[in-house]
Parts: sequence; structure tokens; C-alpha cells
Amino acid sequence: MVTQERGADTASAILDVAERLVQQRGFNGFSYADVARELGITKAALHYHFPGKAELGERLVRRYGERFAEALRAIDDGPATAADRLAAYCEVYRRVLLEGRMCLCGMLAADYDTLAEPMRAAVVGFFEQNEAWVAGLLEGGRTDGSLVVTTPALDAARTVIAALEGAMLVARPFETAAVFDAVVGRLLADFVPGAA
Amino acid sequence: MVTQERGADTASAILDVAERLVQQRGFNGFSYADVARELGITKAALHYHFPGKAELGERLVRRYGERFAEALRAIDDGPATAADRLAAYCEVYRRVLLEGRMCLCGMLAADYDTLAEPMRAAVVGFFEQNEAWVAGLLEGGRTDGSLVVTTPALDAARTVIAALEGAMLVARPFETAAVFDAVVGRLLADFVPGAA
DNA sequence: GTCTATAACGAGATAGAC
DNA sequence: GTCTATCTCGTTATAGAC
Repeated sequence: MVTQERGADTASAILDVAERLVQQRGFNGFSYADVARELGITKAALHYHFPGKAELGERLVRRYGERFAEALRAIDDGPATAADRLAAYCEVYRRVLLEGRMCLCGMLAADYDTLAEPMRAAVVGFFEQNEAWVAGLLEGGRTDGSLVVTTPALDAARTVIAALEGAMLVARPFETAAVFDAVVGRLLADFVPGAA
Repeated sequence: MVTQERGADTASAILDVAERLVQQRGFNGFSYADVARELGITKAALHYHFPGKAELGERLVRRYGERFAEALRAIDDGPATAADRLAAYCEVYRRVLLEGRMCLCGMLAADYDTLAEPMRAAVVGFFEQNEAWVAGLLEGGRTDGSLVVTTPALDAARTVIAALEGAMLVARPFETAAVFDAVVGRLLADFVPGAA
């Protein structure tokens, strides 16, 4: 039944390539042709799996959010202290940066004005999910005494996410992780007692 | 000698419109046609003033940097304490956000991989200028005692800029300044003794 | 300094064969 | 599930008239 050797996971191969292109070039900086060329298939094959760019984009964000949620669960089951879990959270972002990428949803936040409604909603959902998780982490740290959180947990969570997204963004023109590391070092020093 | 009523400042009118479009939609999210339509001129007229999109973009960044430098000088001549000057610096970003815009160079940092070299250099120059100014401000605050700066001034300056750019970025999908305000409130509380 | 007209290309998208 | 072929549109850009 199979004519081309790839099978049912062509869709995820497409998502992999498109994801990287969006993270590097932005949603308006890549095309179906770019993805097709890289996979050795035609644009028409792409339209079979994803009817349009907006639908592809929406699936991209939802998959990214699911993978991010998995990473957060892995952190929940990992480091014992809230301080260590916060450091692990920062490390997730750092790994993305080292691959030469921006956070997918950070990039799409920049492109936000040009996105169709379903994609917008998915981007908002990603940030809400992250805010809630980080806020819970900070609450936990306040309780077990491993973190110093002086403001409402949700406000503090937004600060953490904004700092990480901003650090990734500003690190891009400098083409080094040094800027990112300086920001994260300060961020952790602010929340972790004795880390200054 | 003048056939159309506008005169020599058509160029700056073009820059005004293009600047806003880039700040809202990104460099790959606007076209010569968009700018021409809004000004009631043709694309050909645009090409007369700016041979290509890359040249327009470069002029855009340089003008933005000059205006930003003016704003920084105004702050230097304004508030007496370093703490107040830091707050004034944050307020510059806040005003941009309230206009529904992203920082021009923050947006271009996202688009960075797709930019031609001259534009990239201009974007890097903008961030270097800002880092240096903020670092000087923080040094001054450490000296006069109005700011608490525990890390190297340049690292701390990068934290400030990353937090502001990140706060603007993340505020976009939420379509409110509340996220931005939460971040800036925390930022100031970190540097200004007694502000927590 | 701005226009009309058009070139040259790439984008997203579709029809229909295999 | 992927192809070829094609469509339509928007993009950047240029030539030459006014």
C-alpha cells in the first residue's frame, strides 16, 4: 500500500522541520517550499497533511505545548527542592537557545499580530500553562523555604518567564549564550537564598 | 519644482509608517505595498527613497537608535537619583507597549536570522548602546547608594534589558500591560532598596 | 518626486493522475 | 501518500513617462 518509503509519520517529520524553521526564522520567514525541499517531497504532499499554513502552525503550537508539559512533569518528578526545579526549568530554555532556536511561542508572540485566531489562542494557552506551573513551583518553594518569593506567585512567575524569553531574544543578535547565562544567573540569585 | 505636495520629508513619513508596521508585524510581516497604500503613494515612489527593503530596514534601525539615544540623554538630564532614572528608562518601554508595539530592535532580534548583514550590525549596535547606558546608570546608582547592584554592572544591565524586552514580548499575546507592569514592578523592587 | 506599467519571482493553494 | 501541472495572488524591483 505504501508508494513512498516513510509511512504515517511524514506528518511528524513535517512538523519537526517546520518547527525548527519557525523557531529560527519566524512564522512569516518560512514557506511550504522550504519544508518540502528539506524533506525531498513536494508542496502538494505538504498540503495533503496540513491543508494550510495556519493549520500547520496551530498543530505546531499544540505539539510544542504537549512536549513542554512532558518536560515540566519530568522536572516535577526530578529535583527534590524547588530551587533545583527552577534551575532545571531555566535549563530547558537554555538547551533550546544552544540549538540556535528561539522558544517557539516566544517567536510567535512577536508574530502575534499576523496570526489567525486559532493560532493565537494556542499561543496564549502555552503561556498560561507555563505561568501556572511556575507559579506553583514558586509557591512550593516559599512553603519549603528553598525559595524567596516576596511578590504574588503569579507575578513572580511572569517575571521568570519574561526574563527567560527576553534573555533568549536578546541573545540572538549576539550569537552567544553569555547574555542568557548572565540573566539566568541573576534570576536564580534573586530567588534562591545564599546563591548571590 | 514640486509636483506632489509633501516635499523632502516623504522619506521620514515612509520611515514612520514602516517603523510602526515592523514593530507590530515584524520585518517579514509587512510589504512596500502596505506602506505605499497607507501614504497614498505608489510602490515605485518608495523605491525612489529607499532602493530596497534591506536599506529601508537599516535606516529604520539607525533612526530608532538615534531617537532612543535622545531619550536616554533626556533621562540623564532629568531625574536626580539613579533609581528614578531606572524607572524612567522602564517607562520608555512601557509607552511603546501601550502603543501596541514591540521594541523595534526586540522584534528584529526575533527576525535576526532572516536579516541582511548591514541590518544585523545595526541591531547589535542598538543593544550595545543600551547595555552601555544602563550599565553606567547602575554603576552610578551603586556609587550614590540609590541602587543595590550585587553583580557586575554589565551583567545586571543585560538582565534589565532582557526583562524589559521579554515583558513586552510576553505581554503581546495577553493584550494587556498587566504582565509588563508585574515584571517591571519586580525589577525595580530588586534594584531599589526599600521598594519591595 | 511621483506616476504607470510590467517584469520576475515566490508564495499559498488546488486538480487530478498514479 | 505523493506526484505533476497549474492557478492566483502578492512580493520586490525596474524602466521610462510626466
